[in-house]
Amino acid sequence: MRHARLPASEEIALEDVFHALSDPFRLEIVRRLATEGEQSCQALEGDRPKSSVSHHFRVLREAGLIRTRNEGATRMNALRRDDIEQRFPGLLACVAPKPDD
Amino acid sequence: MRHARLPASEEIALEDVFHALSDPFRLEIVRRLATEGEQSCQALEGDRPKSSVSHHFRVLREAGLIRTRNEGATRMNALRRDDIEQRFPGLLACVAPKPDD
DNA sequence: TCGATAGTTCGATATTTTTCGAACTTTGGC
DNA sequence: GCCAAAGTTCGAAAAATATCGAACTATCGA
Repeated sequence: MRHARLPASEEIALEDVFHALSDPFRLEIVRRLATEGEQSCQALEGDRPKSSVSHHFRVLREAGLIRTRNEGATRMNALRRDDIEQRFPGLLACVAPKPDD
Repeated sequence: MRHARLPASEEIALEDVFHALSDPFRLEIVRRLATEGEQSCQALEGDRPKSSVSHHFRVLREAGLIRTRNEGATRMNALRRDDIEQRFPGLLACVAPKPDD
């Protein structure tokens, strides 16, 4: 499996972040990762086909919002909270509550 | 997105704001309104035709980011700083410095 | 090794946005 | 009243995104 492209923290572009978050499904994914922590793609797919879900996770990944790691046959997605906070302080707070809020 | 209406502060939708800000030209408009205050459309058009500029101002207006008032034959656009801050505290700080920063 | 599970990639189509010119509206000045 | 300036609206064409099925890859367990 090829390595998904992951921008470094300082490469994260605000336009890309905004575009990624302008879709309701993607915004919801980010919120759930924020409140519930790491999740598989499957755990967050609604009734969409896998290819659509995969597409949206890719947009989030390439925008720099999430990181994906393999865990056996499944891929776990996590919000890049610290990287985003460092690059755009306060942005995540507008979008997603912290788990302990 | 419909006709040139101005959403009330509490009607501003995060998705719409993100979409509006995901375009580089619109992001630049918002930044300039933030730093330089109220501006006419003309003052911020690059070398684009008027209809394109008008379109982008409309997207910003309908998303709730700017307010437009007539001043003679020209229309002055202002960032709805307080409304946005009230609805999504901290968001504008990620995007646009305050004039006195 | 076979089958099932979890995702990715590809290709085609559908939908949404963007772009631009032309016609139109409104306002101010002469 | 007429003209120019500043925007808006409309319509069509171009570009970007989203959607979905099908084929593919990788991992785990029996």
